[in-house]
Order: sequence, then C-alpha cells, then structure tokens
Amino acid sequence: MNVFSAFKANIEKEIKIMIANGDLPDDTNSSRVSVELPRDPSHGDLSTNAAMVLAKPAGLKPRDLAETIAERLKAYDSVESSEVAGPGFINLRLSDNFWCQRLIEILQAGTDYGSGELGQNRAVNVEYVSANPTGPLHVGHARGAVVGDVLASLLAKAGFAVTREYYINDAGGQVDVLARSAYLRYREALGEDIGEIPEGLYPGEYLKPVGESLVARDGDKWQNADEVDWLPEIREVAVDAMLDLIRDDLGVLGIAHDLFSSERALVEAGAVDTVMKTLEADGLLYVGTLEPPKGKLPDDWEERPQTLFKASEFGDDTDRPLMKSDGSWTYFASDLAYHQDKYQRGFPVMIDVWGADHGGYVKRVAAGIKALTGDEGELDVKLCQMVRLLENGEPAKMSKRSGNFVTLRDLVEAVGKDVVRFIMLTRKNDAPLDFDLVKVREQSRDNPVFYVQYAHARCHSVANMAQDAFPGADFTTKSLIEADLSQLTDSDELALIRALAAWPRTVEGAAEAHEPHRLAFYLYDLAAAFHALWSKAREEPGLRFVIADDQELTRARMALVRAVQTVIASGLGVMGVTPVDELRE
RNA sequence: GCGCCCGUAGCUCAGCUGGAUAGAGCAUCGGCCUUCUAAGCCGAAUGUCGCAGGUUCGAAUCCUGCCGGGCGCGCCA
Repeated sequence: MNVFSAFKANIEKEIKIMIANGDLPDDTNSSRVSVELPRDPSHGDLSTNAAMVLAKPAGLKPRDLAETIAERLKAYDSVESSEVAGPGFINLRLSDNFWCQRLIEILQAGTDYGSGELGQNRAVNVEYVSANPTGPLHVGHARGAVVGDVLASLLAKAGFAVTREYYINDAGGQVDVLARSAYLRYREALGEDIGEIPEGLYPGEYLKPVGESLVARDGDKWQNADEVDWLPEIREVAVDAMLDLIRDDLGVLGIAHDLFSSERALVEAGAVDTVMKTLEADGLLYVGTLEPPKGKLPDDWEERPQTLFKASEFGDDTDRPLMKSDGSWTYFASDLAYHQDKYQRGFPVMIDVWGADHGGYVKRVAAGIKALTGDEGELDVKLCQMVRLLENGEPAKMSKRSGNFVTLRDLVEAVGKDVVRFIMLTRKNDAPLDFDLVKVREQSRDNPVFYVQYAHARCHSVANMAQDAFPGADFTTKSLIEADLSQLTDSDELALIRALAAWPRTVEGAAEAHEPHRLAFYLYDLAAAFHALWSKAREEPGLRFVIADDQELTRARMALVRAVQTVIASGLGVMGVTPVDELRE
C-alpha cells in the first residue's frame, strides 16, 4: 500500500461527501490536494494541504475548512489523531496498529513489496547505452548504462511494460572507419607488416581477433581487393564483433537489452524516406541556408543551401539540416526515422539516456517527434554528466589495456559490478559524479554501498543470533507474520516501520519522475534508521532485537528485522545489486 | 552570441514536482566505548538556498533579468 495515495483517496472521498452535503461547492477541484510527510515528525505521520487549496475557491477560511475535514478524518480507525496546524495544514497521526499492518504487508509481499499499478501495464521504451559499435565500452558509458537499466527496472516495478532498447549507429562514417581499421588487422593477420596504425583509424588491439577471424573465414580473398568491394563485408563482420564485445561488457554489469535496433536496417528499409515524405507533405521541409554557427567557426565553413526541417516551429532554436552535401542523410534524419519507428511500434513514451555532450540535440529530436506524432509522442531525455575516476581524491591512474581510455570492464574488475551499479546512482543523472576507487571499498558510513549492504547483512546475522538463542523457535517469515507486533512500541522501532512503509511511495515517485537515483538515497536513509535502532540498543539493552528470556518479543522484533531485510533486498533488486548476507571477505 | 544543465553548511551532496523552524555524510568542537557482528556511539555548532525582482495564503522549488561554472552549437555519430 502506498500510504500517501491511500489517504489522498480517503480525503477525496470526504471531499465528495462534503460536496454532496453542500459544505463545498459543486465545482470543487481537488487535483491540487496532496498528502505528504511533515518535515517535522512531531507534526504527525501525514500532512495534507487540502484545506488551504480548497478554501479560497469555496470562499471559506482555510482553518475553518481544515477543522471540518480534520473532524471527518477522525472517524477512520487508522487515524489516531487529526489536528489543524499552522495556516491550515491537517496533520494525521496513524495508529500503531496501522503501521504494524504495513509490516505484515511487507512480510507477505516479500521483495515484491513496493511493486505498483502506477504504470497500468502501459508501454515505455527506455533506450540506453547505444554506444557506437566501434570498440569496448568505457567508464562514461557505464553511467548511462546503469541509469538506463535501473530506470527500466524501476518502471517495471511501478507497473509499466518496459522495453530496454539499444540503438546501433551502424550507418554512419564511424563504422566505415571501423571497417578500415579491421581491414588493417586483417592484412596483419595475413602476415603483412602494417606498421603504425594511421591517424584517424582505431588503434585498439581489440580489432586483432576480428582480422584473424576474417582470415579464417575468407582467407586472402580481400587482400588485393578494392575498398568498395571489401568494405561492406568487413564492416558487417566488424560491427557484429563489436556488438558481441559490447554485449559482453554489458553482461559483466548485469545488463541485457531486450532489443538491438539497427540504424542501417532502418535506413535500408526506407524508413528515412518515409519520414521525409511525411514531413514534405506537411510542409515542414524546405531548402535553405543556415546562419554560420556563432562561437567557434568550423574551418571548412562555407555557405550552402541544405534540406532543412522546420524544427523552429516545434520549439527548437533554429531549423535543422537533414541531408549532407554528398546527398546522404544526416544522423538527425535517421534519428527522426528511428523515433518515429519506436512510436509506431507502440511506444508513446520514449526515454533516451544520453551523454551530456549530446544536450544540444534534445530540442531538435523533441521537435521532430512533435512534428511526426502530432504531439502524441512523449520524449524524455536523461542526460548523464561526466564520471570522474579518482583514487583517494586524486585523478585515478588505472592501467589502460585497451587504447587510451579506462574501459567499463576494467572498472568492474577493479571494484565489482554491485559497487559500480550503486555508486552510479548516488548522484542525479544531470550532476557530475566523482567515482573514488578507494573510497568505494572503504567500510565506513560515507561509503553508501557498504552502509546499505551492511544493514542487509546485519539483518541476516541478527536472525541467526535469534535462532541460536531459541533453537527450537520458528522464525520463518510465515511464522513472523503471526507475531504479536503490538510489542513494537519504541519510537525508533515505529520510525523504522514508517521508513519501510515509505518504499512504495518512493518507487512511484522515482518512476514518475524518471529518477532512479532516489532509490539509492532511500536505501541509505533506511539503512541509517536501522543502524540507529541497533546503536540505541547499546544504551538500552531492552531494545535489543534478541531478548534472551522473551521469545515472543524476539519474534516481533524479528518480524521488523525481516521486513528491513526484505525492503533493502527489494530496493537493491531494482538497482540490480545483489544483497549480501555477509560482509566478511 | 545562442541553447541546455548546474549554483543549497567549510567540503561532497539530498530536498519526495509549491508547504510549516531548509536536511544528511565528511570536517570541527564536547562527551562516551571490555560490543546481539565488524560502519564506533551520543550531542553541539554551522546557512543572505548565487543576486534582484515577480507570481501566491506560502518559493530552495514556478516566471523574468542579471552574476558565476560546465557542456554543446551546419555536411561527427
């Protein structure tokens, strides 16, 4: 249960009754009513602005209306107290029993707790990584990969039908460069001395196996052939090899896309031409000349008429070119076709995860989607800022085995998949992120991965201790549901339960806002609440989870501990991080 | 020059789509520590939320204009 939306529903029900009674006007609009957590816990468990929002249109005084609503809410069993405060807030305190019910709910649901109906099975497409298939993934890709993957899992958890997609940019000049680079390695594999890899080609050794496999397959067939003959063949082999490489890299991060979409296939199927015809028919294309870009002027700038899309009519700053001077389509043109294709495949909501250096591109794609879908298609681009690799605050000097960048694989091998995934979510996607290879392995409170994992491990360990204390006792989840939870009365115990009960709302909020980082922050806060209770028991032994001579109390507390363990596991599950039962190495 | 993102405690950052006295970790200061499992624990202090206007019952949050930082700016993807 999302406690907040449940009470919002209750309040809306009361508003309807008040309208029927004539206490509120017929046209009362409750859309701005919200139920939230009071900043100060002493104000209660829940707080609503209903009276303040509704009073003015109804011609009532906020506090008077608040009194009326507050009085009505007192009738609910779950409401312990209902008070008016400040300018007209209604503060609700819910009964201990209500919170204990949430505990039972968690134990019954297991790690499915927090899964919701928000999405109502609506289709959402999350496109992420989409790195050019020209080499291994590097650290920068890792962030977008995690953000996209966890966002997808989060949306799935919230009830959306999610497709994880990778767009393969296999139609541009970059893959031709790849093909030429692979061709060199092919000649090398045939025994030629190829010397230094020329400037402009990919020097990475990861292309050597491609050259070797070409020799194994085709022998010296291409050795003296013209480029026009070998390029398409070798390009295809090389791109496939690079995609295998990328899939492997993503695999070590625990990521598997549902769908790889090829730009080349799209272009060859005529999708771009179709889009152009559509735009043409709508009068959105023309041949014109753009102003030279301000700031840095490209060396080879010359004025030239181009086929332009009227992006400025859809919110972009200027119109955008669709055709290169050699007559081929620009990347933007095929990108329009790609997004229209996604839309037509049944995805009105499209989320793209890009690097921040593509920020200048958002408006034109959004404009294109608007033009092509008549405002029906919705695009949200999540831009991921840079990741700075550090070692104890200093720029990291990791060994770089593959060319001149740190690969995703190097990073995962250095600190592990779980650490990479968690740390990548410790910042909003649009803020730069410092990834300190030393700090993320520290066992301390300022290492969030450790802190959260430690909470989970501690739950596991406490359960073992309880079992040792009461060897014959039944502490299975099924049994814990039957425990007498009214014995959980300490303020910190109840605070912990409230924190647990906030999980469904966290999932919904994060899913709605497309902000997966909120999960990491929630788990950190939850872990803190759990550790705090643990620490408190050092001062007050009566609060220990395991009470040697009181099996029933221990059972109730085990229910709480099991619930903490469950919610942490649920959260880590969405993040793709494996919860650990032990931290010993 | 234009566009996008950012500006919150000494530092690194949250702030739940407009709510009440703006939060956490680190650092600082003062106590405690022969422990159910190992991160030590408890407490204190710390703010013109970049600046100035505006919108409203109410603004860190929305609008406008400045200041400062990052990224980008026709045939690269």
